[in-house]
Amino acid sequence: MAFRGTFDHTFDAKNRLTVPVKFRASLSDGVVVAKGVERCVSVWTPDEYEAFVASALGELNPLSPQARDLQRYFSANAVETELDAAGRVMVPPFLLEHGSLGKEVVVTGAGPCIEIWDRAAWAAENAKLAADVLDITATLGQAN
Amino acid sequence: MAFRGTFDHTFDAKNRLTVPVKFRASLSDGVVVAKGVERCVSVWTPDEYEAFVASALGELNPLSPQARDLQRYFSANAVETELDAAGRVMVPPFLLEHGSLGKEVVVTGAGPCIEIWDRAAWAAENAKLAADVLDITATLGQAN
DNA sequence: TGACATGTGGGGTGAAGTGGGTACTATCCG
DNA sequence: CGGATAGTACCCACTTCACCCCACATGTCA
Repeated sequence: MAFRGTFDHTFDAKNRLTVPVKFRASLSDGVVVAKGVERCVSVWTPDEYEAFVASALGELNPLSPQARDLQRYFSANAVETELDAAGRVMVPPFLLEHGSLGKEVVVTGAGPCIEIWDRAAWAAENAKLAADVLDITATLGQAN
Repeated sequence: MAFRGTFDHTFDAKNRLTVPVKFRASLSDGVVVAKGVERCVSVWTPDEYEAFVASALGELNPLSPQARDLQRYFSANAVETELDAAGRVMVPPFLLEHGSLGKEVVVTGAGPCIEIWDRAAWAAENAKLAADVLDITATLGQAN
C-alpha cells in the first residue's frame, strides 16, 4: 500500500514526532529512518528500505567501489527503530540536521515511503513540483 | 464505469461534501481525493488513481529525479479516505485551497474520476470547454 | 396526501496529537 | 567504587478535532 497525504505535525522537545494514524498500521513491525535524497528525512518499512537500496545498487558489480560506496552510505545514514506507544518516532539529531528540520514540519506520503520536510521548505518544494508536473503533462500531450 | 453528469452541491461548515448518489456505489470501498491538474479537486477510486499515477510515471526510470518528483507530487497531494454514513467526503483545507473552492461548488463526472469545481469557476471553464471542443473537433475533421 | 429518498446541518463523544513527568540505564567523572 | 548527569523508555494528562449519530427540509413518486 502506497503512502499518501500531507499532514502538519510538530517535533516535541525530545525530538519525537507523531506519525499520522493512517501510516501506523504499515509501520507496526519497525521503521527505518533515513536521509532523503533531497533535503528531507525519509521513513520506511524495513522491507521497503531493503528493496530501495537493492534497486539503487542495481546492476552494479557488488565488488565495485561505487557499489560499496552506495551500500555504505545507505547503511550509515539510516537507523532502524520502532514507534512508541503513542505512535511516535525518535529522530536522531544528524537526520534532523540533514533535513534542516525545525519544530514545525510536514509529514507527507511519498509512495513507498514517508517523508518529513521542514514546513517552509515543503511549501517551496511542492510549488516547484506543481510547476514541473504541469510541464511534464503538457509535454506528454504534445507527444501523443 | 465512467462518471457522468453535473450536480450543484454545497460544502457544510465541517468541509464535508455530499457525493451524488449516482457516484456512491463505485466509491463504497474508499476514495482518493487529490489535486486536479487544473484548479479543481478530483475524486478517484483507489484503483483508478493508482492506474493514473502509473500511467503518468510511464517508462521513466523509477530512480530518476523526475520519477521521484512525480511520485512525490501525486502521493503528497492526495488523501485516501472513505465516505461517511450520509455519503459525504471530508476534503482537507489544502485541497479546498488548491481548487479555490467556496461553499457553493459543482460536482462533475469526468470519466475515470469526479471533479469538484467552484461554481463560478466551473461556469467559465465549461464555456471555455465548449469553444475548445469546437476547435478540436474541427481540427480532427481536417486530419481525417 | 403520505411515504420515502436525498441533501444539509449540528451536537456529542472518543480518539489523535502534543506536552510533560518519572524511573531506569549507561556513561563519565571524582 | 560511588555519585552525578544525560539519554531513553514508559506513563499519564490535556486540548482539539473528526467521526458517529440524529434531525430537518426539500423533492419525488405512488
